[in-house]
Amino acid sequence: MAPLGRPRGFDRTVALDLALQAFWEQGFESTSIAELTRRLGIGPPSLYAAFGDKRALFLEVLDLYYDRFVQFLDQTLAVPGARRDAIAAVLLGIARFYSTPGVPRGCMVNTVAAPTGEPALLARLAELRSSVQERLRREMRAAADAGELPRDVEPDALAAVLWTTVLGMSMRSRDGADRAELESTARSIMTIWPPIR
Amino acid sequence: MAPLGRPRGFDRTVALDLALQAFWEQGFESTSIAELTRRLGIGPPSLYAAFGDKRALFLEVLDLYYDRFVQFLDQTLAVPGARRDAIAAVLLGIARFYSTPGVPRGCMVNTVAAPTGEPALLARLAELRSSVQERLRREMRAAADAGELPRDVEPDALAAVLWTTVLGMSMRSRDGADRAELESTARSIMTIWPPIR
DNA sequence: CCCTATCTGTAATCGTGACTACAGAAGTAC
DNA sequence: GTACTTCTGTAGTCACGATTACAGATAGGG
Repeated sequence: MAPLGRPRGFDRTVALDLALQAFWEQGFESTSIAELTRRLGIGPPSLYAAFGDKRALFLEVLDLYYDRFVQFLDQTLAVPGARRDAIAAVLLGIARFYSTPGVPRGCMVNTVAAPTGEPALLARLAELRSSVQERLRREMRAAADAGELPRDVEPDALAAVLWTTVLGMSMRSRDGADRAELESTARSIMTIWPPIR
Repeated sequence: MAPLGRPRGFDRTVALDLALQAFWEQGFESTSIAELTRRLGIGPPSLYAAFGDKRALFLEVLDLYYDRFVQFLDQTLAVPGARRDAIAAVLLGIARFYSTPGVPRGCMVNTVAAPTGEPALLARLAELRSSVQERLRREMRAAADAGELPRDVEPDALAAVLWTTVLGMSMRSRDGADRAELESTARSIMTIWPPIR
């Protein structure tokens, strides 16, 4: 049951992924509609018809990016075993994610928008960051409740350290830090949370 | 011995500081010439005559910002006593710097430019970051040479952790982290470098 | 007081980038 | 095949932002 009218001449999902790549590499403001139409191989009217305006496209791209990140987080945290090992795997996984050849450097959510500009975008970006940070806090509180944290380690403070590390690794990745360096930092940070026993 | 011609009607130093404030708050791209002339209280021709173009003004602002940061670093590291205490003071000082009321949040050098755009500016920003990172590495190596590091702490890895923390605190500050949270993170990180003896 | 040099305010200019009008193309329903 | 609906390519429109032309203002040197 194809919808009425001339069918779209491109794959919307593929196009969204190409837009993700473009925004991730160049940021929101620096990625022009012309650049997008060039990369997606479509004309401006097609882009506007399929995604709305530039802001809407960006927000949709952002959701795609975030969903993938959360999926990684879910999978990594769901591995059975000590919670400490899962968190170490998250940090190492992020270190590797930030240093994957062929993928833009650093986390898109941290680096794509100027400090001022489109308030709706900044709000959404802040919301996504806040959500991950909150997730880390919940994990650390759960770990504390389960007696998996040393007595002198505050769960909220540890969560803040982990989040700070994620943000910092993202920036270092953008400045060209290689995989080994980032992995080293991830491991060093985990010494703050010594294994119990 | 005033130079020939009509004298400039504003204080160049004050104007530069106002421009610093503007760029720091809004970033390079989002700060328009109109915004600058409004804040500095001068017309476009005066701005162009005094500073060159927008890029040149930004680069000069950047130098001003960086010089002040290095001055803070020099002073804090020069305090006599254990190197570990000086580094702790640096982290705490940065945590406080990033959460000072009336001052834009976060580090200007990390947040003002889009991932793509003016290559000259990006290069300069990366250069300044690299310079601070290098400074931390030198300090940690000196600490290692002086026997102030535990045997199982690699100086370069520790420097990387410190730098990651600075970058991460800057981002968290932009997202509204308060002074107590940042100070807490600074203190937590220092547990990676336990006092010797 | 007149000349020269430099600054200042207003009002262009000029390019760029988001967005859209319009004419044609390509499907479905009958 | 005809009517209807939705896409696509070209070529605008429109606003905004960096930069500058130009006329007037203000200083020093004679």
